[in-house]
Amino acid sequence: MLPADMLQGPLPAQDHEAPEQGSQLPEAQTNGKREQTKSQNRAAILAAAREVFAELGYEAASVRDIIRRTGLASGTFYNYYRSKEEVAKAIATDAALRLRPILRAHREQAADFESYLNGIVRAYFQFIIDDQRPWRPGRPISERRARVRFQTPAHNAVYDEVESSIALVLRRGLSPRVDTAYLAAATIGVAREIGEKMLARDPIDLEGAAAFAVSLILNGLPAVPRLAPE
Amino acid sequence: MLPADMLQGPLPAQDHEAPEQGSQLPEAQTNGKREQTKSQNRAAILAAAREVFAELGYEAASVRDIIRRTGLASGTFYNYYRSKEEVAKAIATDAALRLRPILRAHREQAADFESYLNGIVRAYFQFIIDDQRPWRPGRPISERRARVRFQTPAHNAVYDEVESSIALVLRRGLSPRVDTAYLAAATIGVAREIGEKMLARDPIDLEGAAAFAVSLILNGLPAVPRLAPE
Amino acid sequence: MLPADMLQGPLPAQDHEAPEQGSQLPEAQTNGKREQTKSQNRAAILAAAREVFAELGYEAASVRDIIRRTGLASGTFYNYYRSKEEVAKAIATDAALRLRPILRAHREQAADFESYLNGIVRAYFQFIIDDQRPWRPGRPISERRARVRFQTPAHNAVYDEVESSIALVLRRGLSPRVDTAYLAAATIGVAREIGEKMLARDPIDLEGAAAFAVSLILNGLPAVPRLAPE
Amino acid sequence: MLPADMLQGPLPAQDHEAPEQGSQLPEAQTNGKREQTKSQNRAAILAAAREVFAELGYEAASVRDIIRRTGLASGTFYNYYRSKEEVAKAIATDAALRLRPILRAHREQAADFESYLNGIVRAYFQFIIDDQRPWRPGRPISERRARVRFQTPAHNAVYDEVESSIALVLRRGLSPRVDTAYLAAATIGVAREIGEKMLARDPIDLEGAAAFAVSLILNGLPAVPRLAPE
DNA sequence: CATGAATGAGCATTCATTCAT
DNA sequence: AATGAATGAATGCTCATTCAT
Repeated sequence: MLPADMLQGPLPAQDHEAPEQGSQLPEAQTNGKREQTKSQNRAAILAAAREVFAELGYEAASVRDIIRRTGLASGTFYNYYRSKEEVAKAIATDAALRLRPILRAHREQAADFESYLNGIVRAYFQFIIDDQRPWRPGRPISERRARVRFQTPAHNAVYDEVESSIALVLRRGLSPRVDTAYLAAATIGVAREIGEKMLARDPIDLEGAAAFAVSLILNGLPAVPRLAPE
Repeated sequence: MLPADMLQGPLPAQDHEAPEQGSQLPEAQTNGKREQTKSQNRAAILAAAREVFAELGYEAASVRDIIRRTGLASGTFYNYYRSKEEVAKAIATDAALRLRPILRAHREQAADFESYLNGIVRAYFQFIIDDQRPWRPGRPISERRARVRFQTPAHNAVYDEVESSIALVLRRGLSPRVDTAYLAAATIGVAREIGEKMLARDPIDLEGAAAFAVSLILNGLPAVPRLAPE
Repeated sequence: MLPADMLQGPLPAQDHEAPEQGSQLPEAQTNGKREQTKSQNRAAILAAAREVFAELGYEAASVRDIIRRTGLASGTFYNYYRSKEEVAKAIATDAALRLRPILRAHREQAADFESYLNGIVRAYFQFIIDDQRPWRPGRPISERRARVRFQTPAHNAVYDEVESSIALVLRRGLSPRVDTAYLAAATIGVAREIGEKMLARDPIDLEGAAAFAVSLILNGLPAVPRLAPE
Repeated sequence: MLPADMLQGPLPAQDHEAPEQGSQLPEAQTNGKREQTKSQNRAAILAAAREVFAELGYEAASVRDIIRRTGLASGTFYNYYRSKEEVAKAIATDAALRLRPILRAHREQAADFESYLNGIVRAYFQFIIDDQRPWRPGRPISERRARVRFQTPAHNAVYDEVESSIALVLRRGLSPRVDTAYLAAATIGVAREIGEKMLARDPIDLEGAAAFAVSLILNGLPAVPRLAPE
């Protein structure tokens, strides 16, 4: 399993060398070719890592696997990240960062808890659907051969993000005297498990899964959508 | 990740050498000292494996780690299990076997779905509490590694067992036209996540956690127990 | 390759425990059941070893392989032989002992070098044909699956035996001022290589192979048998 | 035993990493220090392997043995060869490559079978004499293990090479209706055995050995050179 | 004597990481 | 900054051999 605290606290600088304080200089704006290759490399590593984690699972993946897929020299990897864990952290951070504004929007716009819940569950489901897809754009879909693993760094990060968003809302007073930690946990548990089942079905029915999850949490078993009689 | 189908079908013999076909006889009493140390060793390996899996996670754990904690010679391990996976299977099988009769009893005795759900959620929580405890008795609790990994083989086995028990009950007709796969998933998701939170609290309150989980599933957010006003 | 000096000097006692000097006693004659099992075990080990060497090759074969095929306990092996090498030596010795009287007969009876050469080449060919066959008598021929290895301990022993028989005859004066070491070497080289080719053909034609080998040695290329025109 | 087909088909690239497709250029001169140590390492591994195979025999030799003698780190070996078998193949290939043109020259130039046979037998003998010498120059001869193993990868390769050269010539029509497979086998058998004896003598007399072998094959026992009367 | 579990040295191989180029 | 060969610790596993039963 991923170190669960992978995404704690404020977002760290990506580089472990001081991130070039001097890049305020005009040269930084001209993006010398050097600069460009640097971010290309970084992106390549992240992309490769995402794929490898998805295909092999975080634990089974080796730095070598990532490097191999990258095409870079092995030493180059270490100019960007110190270890597998650090790449994972970067991926997680990135995913969290992309999701965060969406969640915040839901928090702020939602009129009631119900619509808020609907919003974030859908956002979460959408995210894991996307995470599932091969990242390298030029890949034919059919190549999605080897069963992709669940629980990638990105997935976990998103999961955590959603959990804390829920907790935040709950704590903001929608639910007096409810054990918000438990409620957030339960909500995210429902989302995770139903999300996983959703991914396994073909075709993927985000709508149905979200409806089920939300109504269960809000009103329990009796409220859950019934299947149409055949 | 653990091979998810680790606990399929009938229970396999533990030994990978033919397990004395003719030993139907109550010969077990004749156990010489040999037989005795054999089961001691087997137990030691299992115990060590449980610990190691709990501390390092299944994937990160190595056979060598298990052996080291065992104190046995490296070759000895392979007299009992062929691989890490095989030990894990044994642990999972064992956990499932211990839980199974309890779950079956609940299924058969429960008057209604509510009491059934109560029964199994409690059983599950009890199990993970036990699984949590360090097996080597003399260990101080504080020594638990910073982030204990969940998802040990035992944990997963129990999880699966509960899930299929729920599915079984649901399919038996209590809930017409409900998507039982989703419902089972949601239930187990709630149990897993709340269970995890429960373990993190001190003191551990099985009762409260179970009440929360069950009432949420049965009647949703409004039904959930309120905290006492301070 | 086999230690080439596996069959040097006089034949050693097979057991590495003093071979029961006291077995002159009448008890030895009654062949107590103990005594019988002992030779059965020894025979079983030798048979198993012969098979294993033939199938896996001497180097690749492990003591474990031999034991496994024997059905005995691993410790038992060491009551009879100290190592793989020692079993091989025993097999080689046995083969040499069985061949030796045949060779001696040829040496003594042969009127001229030609008939002598004929005799021993045939004896050698016969031997490697037999060595090729599975030893366990109850085995169906078709089971001769996995390609059997050449150069078993028995084979090597026989080879050496033939070589020294040739050298002996040569030294006895049939060939004045010939480099007998070279001649013996050449003869045995011809026999070994043609023997190997012979075994590879189907059906095995001992007669033809022997005729070719002998006439080449005696009179060289021009004398060799011609193939029939089609 | 060595995989007999170790030297089949066209010569494979030595490296198992793609061997710089574009390096048709005389770029070899640009060899940086890197390239240089690379080939030094490769040479060191091959040299060590040759020694180890000669001393221990191919089967008994372990990759570790080779590495140890090399002085390199264990991982380094695998930068060059994937396995013991692959080093052996490289050695065999190398030997065959060096011998092949010589044999071809003999085949093409020889006026008659006699001179051809003379040529290749000498070439073969010369080769095994060279192969015999310890490669690390500073080694005392006496250090050769009691029983030097023949059948090193190089030796076998040369052996095969000669055998097929003979077969080629024979098939080209010099000998009508002769069983060329048998004849080639016999020739090579003579060469191998006499060659071995030759190496054991001190001083080594290539000339005498070759004369003996060739005349035996061509005209049989009566034609063989007589020893000078003392 | 037979048994077979325990032992630990040994082996092939992989991997993260360093560092000279 | 990029490279990629070198490194050696670590891993999974096998094997010959011993020894208590």
